Amino acid sequence: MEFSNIITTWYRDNKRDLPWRTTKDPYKIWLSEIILQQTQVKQGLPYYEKFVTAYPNVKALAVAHEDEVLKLWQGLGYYSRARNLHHTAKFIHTELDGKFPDTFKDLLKLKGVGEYTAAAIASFAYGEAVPVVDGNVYRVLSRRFGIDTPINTTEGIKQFKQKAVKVFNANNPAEHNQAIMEFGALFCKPKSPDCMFCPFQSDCVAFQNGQVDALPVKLKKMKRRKRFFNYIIVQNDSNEILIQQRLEKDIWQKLFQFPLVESQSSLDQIELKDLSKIIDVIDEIDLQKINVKPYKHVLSHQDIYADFWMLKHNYLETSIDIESYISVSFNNLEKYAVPILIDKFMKEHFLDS
DNA sequence: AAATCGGGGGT
DNA sequence: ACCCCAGATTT
Repeated sequence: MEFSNIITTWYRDNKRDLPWRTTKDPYKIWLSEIILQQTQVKQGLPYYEKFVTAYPNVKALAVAHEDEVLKLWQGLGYYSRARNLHHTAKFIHTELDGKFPDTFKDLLKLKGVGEYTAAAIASFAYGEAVPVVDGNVYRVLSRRFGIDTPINTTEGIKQFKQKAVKVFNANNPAEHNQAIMEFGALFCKPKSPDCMFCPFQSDCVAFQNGQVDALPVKLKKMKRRKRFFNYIIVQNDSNEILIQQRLEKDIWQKLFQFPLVESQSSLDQIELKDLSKIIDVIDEIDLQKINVKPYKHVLSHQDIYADFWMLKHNYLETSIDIESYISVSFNNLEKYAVPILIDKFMKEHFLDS
């Protein structure tokens, strides 16, 4: 109880004013938690506002079209979150008659809701006594109690969960959970935490042993692989271009893109002409690279080098396999959800102002 | 148990 | 260049 008292007292004096903290609507809390998965508050906040405005309740989200949901999500990343969000809204609307699950156990069954999110919704919306364990909690607990078990191992996950239960305050689940996360986010930060003014200073094992910067321990992650994307903007006489939706099991699933040729390295005009099966390129001189330097787009596990090519071609009069493509005008392209890489390219090359 | 899934920001 | 972020799902 001592731990919870200290951190809750700190929280009352230092908490941020965040919109999802002033409601007990499980829908809005759920929405905020999905948005905030692996996402900082600063980045997620405008998306939360957009979604609450567009979809004030679970029914509004349920009856929306997936493409529209993905468009609102554009730029936030981890797009399976948006697809699962929409799927779960439809499920609650149609299968549960619009009634939001109200226990940790039932929340856990929802697609896109894992242990953390179920605990967050259960405690914030319903006051259920379940502790949250997120990145902030790992950091605070590992330092305060000097736990050096790697947080991304089965043993570490089990151990930190036990400690989270031990320091939990079942009399005030919502505020305790908010407090420990807020303390980790604002005070016990990954880099240069405010140890000098920390209410736990005399009790903090990591601080007393000079190990603050070494905790929490996390096992190293994989190297990123390189990929080379060649996007072809196929433009006809009516100033329309071809796009397609990414349906394969890969990054950016269900987002839209220009016809794509992926290669093992950067391509020149001739090589791309030979590799391109999308359209019969009569003369490679009609195929011009638009960008000077390749765009480098960094994901957590891939480095993507992208070139954009312009191909003037009256594809409507040819026999290309057009069935997987959509023909759109430049103006209508902005209605489709695209990777931020493509959005940046469009803004730099095809939009004025 | 390890890999996959984005994008932005800090150091 | 490397790390982290109110993680979940698939392999």
